Amino acid sequence: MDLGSRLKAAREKKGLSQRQLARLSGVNNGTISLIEQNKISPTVAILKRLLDTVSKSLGEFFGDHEPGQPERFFSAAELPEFESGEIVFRQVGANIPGRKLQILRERYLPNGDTGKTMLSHDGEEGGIVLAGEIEITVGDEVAVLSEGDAYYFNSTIPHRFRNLGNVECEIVSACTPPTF
Amino acid sequence: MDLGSRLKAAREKKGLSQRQLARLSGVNNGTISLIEQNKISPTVAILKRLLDTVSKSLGEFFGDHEPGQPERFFSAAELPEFESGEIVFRQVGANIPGRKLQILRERYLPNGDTGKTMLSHDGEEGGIVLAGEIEITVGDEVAVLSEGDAYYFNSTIPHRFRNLGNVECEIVSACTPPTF
DNA sequence: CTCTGGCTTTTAATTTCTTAAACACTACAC
DNA sequence: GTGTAGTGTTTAAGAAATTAAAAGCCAGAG
Repeated sequence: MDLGSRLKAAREKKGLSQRQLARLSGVNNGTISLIEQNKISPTVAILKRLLDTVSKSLGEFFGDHEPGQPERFFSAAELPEFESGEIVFRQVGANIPGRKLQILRERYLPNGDTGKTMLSHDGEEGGIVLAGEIEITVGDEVAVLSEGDAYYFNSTIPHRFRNLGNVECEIVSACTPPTF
Repeated sequence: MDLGSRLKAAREKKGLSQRQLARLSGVNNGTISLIEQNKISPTVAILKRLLDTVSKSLGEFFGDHEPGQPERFFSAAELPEFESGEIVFRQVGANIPGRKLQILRERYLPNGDTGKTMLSHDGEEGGIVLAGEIEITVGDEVAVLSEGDAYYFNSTIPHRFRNLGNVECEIVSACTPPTF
């Protein structure tokens, strides 16, 4: 997985030598050398001390590496349309492997409902209402949003979307990481 | 940093016991126990084997930062409107600390342009065109998208948005992590 | 009650990483 | 040439993580 080169890149980006990084982080310079050569696998504790002093989080450090090069444009017809009960949606970049973002254009028909059992999953999500009205329940909060309104919440909190009106409701939503 | 609880959560989410995870990953079950109790700091190599078998990347694992509890609804009037040249946009949840997602509703007036110097930053972004037409340049690819079309690309690749038409173009976009 | 089978935790032995110091190399000053 | 200061690499001793096996615990079956 070449963790060594990544650490080296991070270190050099900060303009530090192995010894300077060693002094600042309190980690031995020999250890840094061995890690950069992929001769040993550092402890998470050690790696954290190193990344702290080059001001990178573990998340960034490991997140950067799974880049893939998703890069694409999609015509409207290319966006596959899914249907689930009274909800119809199109997903952007559904087949991009390793993507971090899920973007949906959703249409809730009258009575469209994500279901009585609340949804709950890792990550965060948000969106904007483009037309119609939608009732959103998040935890113990309930709100009815209309055109132009927006929401943003932690997806681990149980949530539910319901179209109580008699006109279609359209939403563009995004969440990270993708749920499907 | 409570790496232990996070591993435990990931394991239980997969419905595995310590022993099952041990067998599948090839890591000793005692080690798993000690890690979950934060009694030792695992080697990155070991942690990777564990996360691989619960289908989590190191990036996701460390990226799932402190939960924070962003949870809010925003009325249309509450979304602050920014302006930058011929581009006007509203951001969802601009003031939520530590959020991972940036969602924008953007309006490009005729000649609206992100500028001659291409943009480039960490992360990924995508969006859907709601009205009008927009020219998007990503790396050496150029495309003109109309209503209903969409895009998704790695934000590290230099990119530019331009409204060449004479009608306003409206887009909802999302990117992770936020750029401002 | 007792046994079985599942779980997590703990212990001793082994392996591995981490440290400190020495090594080798380059560049610059005097 | 020689000394000094910088770089990254390598080595033996010590510290810490990993392993394998044993010890507890709890729930259910007989």
